[in-house]
Amino acid sequence: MSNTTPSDSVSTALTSSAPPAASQPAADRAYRHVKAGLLDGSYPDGHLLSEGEIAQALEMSRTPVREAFLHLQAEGFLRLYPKRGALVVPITPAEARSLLEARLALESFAIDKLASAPAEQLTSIGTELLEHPACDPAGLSDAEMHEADRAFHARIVSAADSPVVTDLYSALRERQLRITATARTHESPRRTVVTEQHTRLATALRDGDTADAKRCLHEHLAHTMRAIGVSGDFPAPGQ
Amino acid sequence: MSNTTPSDSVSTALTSSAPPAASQPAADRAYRHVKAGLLDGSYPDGHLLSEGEIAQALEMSRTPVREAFLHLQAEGFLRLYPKRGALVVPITPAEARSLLEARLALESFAIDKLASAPAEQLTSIGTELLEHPACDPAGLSDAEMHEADRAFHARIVSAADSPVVTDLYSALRERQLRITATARTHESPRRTVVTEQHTRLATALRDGDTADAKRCLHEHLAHTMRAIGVSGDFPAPGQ
DNA sequence: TGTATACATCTTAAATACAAGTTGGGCGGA
DNA sequence: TCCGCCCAACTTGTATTTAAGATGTATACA
Repeated sequence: MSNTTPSDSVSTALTSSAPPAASQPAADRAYRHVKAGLLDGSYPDGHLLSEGEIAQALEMSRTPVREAFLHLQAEGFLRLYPKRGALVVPITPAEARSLLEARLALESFAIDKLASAPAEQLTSIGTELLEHPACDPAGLSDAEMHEADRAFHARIVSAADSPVVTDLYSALRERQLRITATARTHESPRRTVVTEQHTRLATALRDGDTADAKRCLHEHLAHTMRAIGVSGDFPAPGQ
Repeated sequence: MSNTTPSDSVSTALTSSAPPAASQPAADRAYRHVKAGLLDGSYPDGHLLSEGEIAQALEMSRTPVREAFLHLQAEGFLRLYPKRGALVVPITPAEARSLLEARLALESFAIDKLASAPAEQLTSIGTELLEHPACDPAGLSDAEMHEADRAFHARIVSAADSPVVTDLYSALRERQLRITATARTHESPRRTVVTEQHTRLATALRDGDTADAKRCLHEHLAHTMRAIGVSGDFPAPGQ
């Protein structure tokens, strides 16, 4: 877990180093390059990529590329086959569904934990979320709305103040990017529905009705599931 | 996530032959060696280990050791500091607690999902669990009891048939090994309590009372938390 | 005595080189 | 035409080498 981007930009700003670029570690560049390709669809499902191929494109040796592959495998994006290559993990409907189920598990837990927090904390979080762009996305581009949605849900989880859960959750959201990138959940007219669901969820939290918040969350994720064309139902909220 | 042992053949035409694995890959040996040392306490919290050190001990080059370090970092065991070394992540009480919270989140979800399954499936799982060694540990060594406990809980999660959740969960259990290795939760007289809790949980599942199963689970994990000396309470079960 | 600086010695980062396994296509024979 | 074999071209796995950053210590100086 820990950080997906181990490169904290500590050193860059102050010292105007002579070489203008290339200060980034090569392993990092490789990681971001491949991941970007994964997310924007340059490397489609089932594609087999090789270390040498990427190394050549980025003009570096295979060593940092291998490092990046390992990282991406750990995150569930790639599957490495010895002496064969790195398979871009195909996203099956079952996997997409399972991913959303995992999100439901973690976000529900976060709400449960918040339920036993002082009432004023719930109010505070709820109020904060009501002012979040994900509840009032006027003027946001699709990409911005996408990011707002991510931040909205991440905030709920982080409010539970459980580092391990937060780590697991952020890894999940990254994986989901590959799915939602093609689902266009955040373009109108879907956007109206999503925004309303966010608002209802935040309101329930503010008012301390965590059971209702969990119902809203369940409905929200079920809606997402339908939007990306996955059939079947979620497990009922644990209540 | 995916699997720690990439030897499993999951899908597609890639799998084909099962490699006879004449000699274990060096990277694998390095991974297991370091992990074993981590779990049995050879490398204590906060210890800083280096690639060269391990490579020399195992008589291999640093390359596979680096690979193992990366893997262990992804699992949360190590934290890599550039040009410094690999820090054995210290387990704070807060982290231990968070780990158990994450387990609670995922196992509770599994039970929720089972709740919407056909009744006979619940009965089947419950009956299977009642016959599990974790409910009748006579003649088991401490280590075997430890493993039985792991398998018992893993079975609950896997029954939910949600691959992503299962993956997340198995990663968590591995991390918890480092904690419980020193907690001796499975030695008598703790063992009697733990066994009873397992039995009650399995019985509740068999009888289709998932709400009660979740209560048992909550109590069980809270007991573990106390056993390893972590204070504070869990969030109430979501009900 | 206290502080700053130079250096010796750690460490990892990345490039390169070499070894070994897998695949698929071409070729020959039935 | 079809089947089996062999080889060439990929691929990754591991080792070795080179470079560069970080640290701690010893020493010079105030």
